[in-house]
Amino acid sequence: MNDAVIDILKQNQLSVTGNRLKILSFFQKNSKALSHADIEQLSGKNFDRVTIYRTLQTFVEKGIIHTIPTADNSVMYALCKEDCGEGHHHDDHVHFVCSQCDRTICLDDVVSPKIDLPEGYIADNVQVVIHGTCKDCNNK
Amino acid sequence: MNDAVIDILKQNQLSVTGNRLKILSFFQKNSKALSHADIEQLSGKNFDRVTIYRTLQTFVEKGIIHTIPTADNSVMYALCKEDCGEGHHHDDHVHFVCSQCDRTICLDDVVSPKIDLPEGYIADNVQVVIHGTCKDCNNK
DNA sequence: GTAACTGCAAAATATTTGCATCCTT
DNA sequence: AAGGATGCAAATATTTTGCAGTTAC
Repeated sequence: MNDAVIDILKQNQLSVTGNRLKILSFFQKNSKALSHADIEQLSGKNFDRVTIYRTLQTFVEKGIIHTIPTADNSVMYALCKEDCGEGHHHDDHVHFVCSQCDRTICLDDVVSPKIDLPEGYIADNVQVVIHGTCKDCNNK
Repeated sequence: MNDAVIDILKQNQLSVTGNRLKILSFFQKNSKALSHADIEQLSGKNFDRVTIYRTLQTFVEKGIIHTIPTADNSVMYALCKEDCGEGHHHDDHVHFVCSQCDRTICLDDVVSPKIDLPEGYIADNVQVVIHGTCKDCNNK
């Protein structure tokens, strides 16, 4: 099951290290976006803060993960879909933040809407963040 | 012309101080969102960082300004429309970030779209951030 | 063996808190 | 006069940088 993760690293010309494998697997196991602090927690504080910063930055540059806009100052990261790559992200899908369980979830299947802008404005990409109650919390 | 600004403070039961008047007028004069650092610059470094933090926080709580989601970790603030108040923000309008001039602009008149969510999800509010080229930069 | 990755130390930056003083009402 | 607002000092948290040792290839 590590194979998929190893493949991702190799495809991006990154050395396969224990650290990177673990961080990537955190993203795969959790169906939600993770912050720097989340990863620190998940690791049991076993790897360096600096390494986490650098790993996340590398992953973003390679298009393996993407950042998610948040209204507070917290930076969240989530796995990109397959068709993202170095230099070109296609992360303009909808993000959902649940106010009950506080998870940030990528709704990869919900396409960002087309929006009519005022005269003169040209849109490159549209990011949508929806706050509300997620499926799991509604069923409780 | 300070009258409008003074009114806003009084309506929110806040003391009218020079500091607050200046910070509020920065928002009114600039047709764009401001960060903590922007305000520090605009003030000519004449008021304390801490005061800026506390003033912005107070304004957000009172519904005078709102934060804008950004993909990096920078926190941006912009004036709310009149119908925002303590506890209830209506800041679910579209925000536009120009990749040329780097301004973040509230498009108050562009309504957030209705988005079809998967079964089980309930949306409270929808925030949209569009990256692209703004009117001014397109006309150059 | 070499280039890339990691961890430690330390610097730089950002944010929060406590408290004494000053200003608004 | 009283409560709120400010500024300073300091504590805390976050992010970046440099460098030496280690690891992947």
